[in-house]
Amino acid sequence: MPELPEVETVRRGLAPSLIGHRLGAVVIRESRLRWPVPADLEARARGRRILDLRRRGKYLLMRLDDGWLICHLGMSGNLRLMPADTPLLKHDHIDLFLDDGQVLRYRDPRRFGALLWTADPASHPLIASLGVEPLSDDFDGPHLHALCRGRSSAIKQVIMDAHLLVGVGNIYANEALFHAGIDPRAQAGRLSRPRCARLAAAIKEILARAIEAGGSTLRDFVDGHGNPGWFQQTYRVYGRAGQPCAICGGPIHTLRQGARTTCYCPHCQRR
DNA sequence: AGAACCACCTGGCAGC
DNA sequence: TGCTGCCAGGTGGTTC
Repeated sequence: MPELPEVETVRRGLAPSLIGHRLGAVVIRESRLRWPVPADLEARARGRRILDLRRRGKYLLMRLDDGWLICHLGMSGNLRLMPADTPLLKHDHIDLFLDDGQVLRYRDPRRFGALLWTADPASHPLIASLGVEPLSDDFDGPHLHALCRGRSSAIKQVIMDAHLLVGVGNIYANEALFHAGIDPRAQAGRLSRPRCARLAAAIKEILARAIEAGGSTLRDFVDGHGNPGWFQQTYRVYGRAGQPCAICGGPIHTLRQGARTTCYCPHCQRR
């Protein structure tokens, strides 16, 4: 489900309802996520006040008055606030009860997500190794050009590498490359500065627009209150194989890069 | 160091 | 209807 805009949408939706409340009981029905949910999660979290809800890349960071919860939604996870007596559905793995009769419920059919505790995210290996935030002022054309320099891999692989640049998954990588007119197979190290500037701008714009639209991605995406996003209706290449390009009218092509599908317009996107 | 692959899971869908 | 095979939003780990 989630790329950066979806995670940010969840964060914005949940933050006002969570901040200031205390956590109560923690029920772990299934601890086998990407990494085992720590057995002492309840001992760490119960009674703690929620001070903030932040995002770093695609990770949600819940700051408590002692320590932090780290949450990743993987490919199929969602985190929703609901009345504490809401009946359970299949794959509802973890409940974090609040002091106001609500429960923050983690559901993740594929179990690629994570829920962890740390004393300090800045020194946690998963967080410390993350690359630049694409919506920050630190990220711009020159920065992207520097990231690409010396790399022989395809530009799409580079912008999807979370150790270099966070938050750009398959969907937004495809869309950003289309908007920048760059072939996804182009060798990263050979991209000119102006093209890097265009790509950095496209990444920022697409992510920002997707957040404004309330997150998006797939048909099953819902925010922290169960509402769907709508940005998917604006995709130009993702999921449009064989359909006409919005610019030139030629068919959208697909290919495999790494283990994922790339969608692009061979006429409008150049190496 | 960098690049190419694999692994982890379930659900949905196309095709037979 | 029901089976099989394939595909899917992420990312750490292994291998070369």
